[in-house]
Amino acid sequence: MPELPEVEVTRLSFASRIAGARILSAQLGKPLRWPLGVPVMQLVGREVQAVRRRGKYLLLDLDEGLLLIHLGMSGSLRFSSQPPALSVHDHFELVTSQGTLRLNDPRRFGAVVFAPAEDSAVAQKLLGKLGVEPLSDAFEARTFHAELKRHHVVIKQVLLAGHVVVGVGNIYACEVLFLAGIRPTLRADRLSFPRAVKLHAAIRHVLARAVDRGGSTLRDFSNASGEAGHFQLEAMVYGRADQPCQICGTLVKSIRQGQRSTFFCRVCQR
DNA sequence: CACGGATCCTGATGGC
DNA sequence: TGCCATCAGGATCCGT
Repeated sequence: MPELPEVEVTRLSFASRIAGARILSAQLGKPLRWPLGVPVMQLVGREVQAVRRRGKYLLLDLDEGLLLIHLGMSGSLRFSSQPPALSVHDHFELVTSQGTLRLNDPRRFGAVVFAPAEDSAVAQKLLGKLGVEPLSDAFEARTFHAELKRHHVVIKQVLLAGHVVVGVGNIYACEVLFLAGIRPTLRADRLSFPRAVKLHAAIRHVLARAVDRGGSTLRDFSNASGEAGHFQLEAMVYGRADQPCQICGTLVKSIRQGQRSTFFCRVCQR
């Protein structure tokens, strides 16, 4: 479910509230994607110092080591001082001196992994091949264009893979390509420099706007305070198959690319 | 190495 | 109403 904006919105909704908290207990429910990742007993007594984000991962910095949390397709976090009873899909819980953090994930594609340090093998296996952060200064148009030249696959797949730039999932890949006027089926290495510049700007614009709107809530996403997002209401193409393009009126087309749905306007996107 | 496809899991939805 | 097929925000793994 969650792409970069949803993960960032989640982070912003509890980072300052959990900072400085002491972990009182930790508990795992049904196995997640990497079930061996958490030595639960080692977490007790640790202090949560900060919450960072890298791509779609949340990084909880502890006084010793860090916890990597991925929300997969259906995961969401909740941080509250008075947590309700555990529900069937709560699969990880951290009780701290400042509140209880819970991961709810029906499909269990998410993950919670403990790593001794960010540069440890455990952490680098997950973070090592991630591309540049799109909202950072390190994301630069000329480098982006050069990177695209090296990939001989369709542009949408390159965005989704996250090796060039992180955080763009299925919704935002569709939206970003629409805003840039680029066909999702165009090969990445065929993009001219001016078009790469447009795409670069579109990625930054759409993701920043989505964070601002609290992310997209398609079904059940909410931030750690339980608030839903609103960006889905601004979607130009995602989920709008056979509806008129907001710009030209042509019916939005839906195709399959690598087992995922792609939505685009065949007039506005070339 | 690069690529396409299957795969993990549960729930919602739509057709018959 | 029930049953079955399809689809869903992600990312890894496996065969070619």
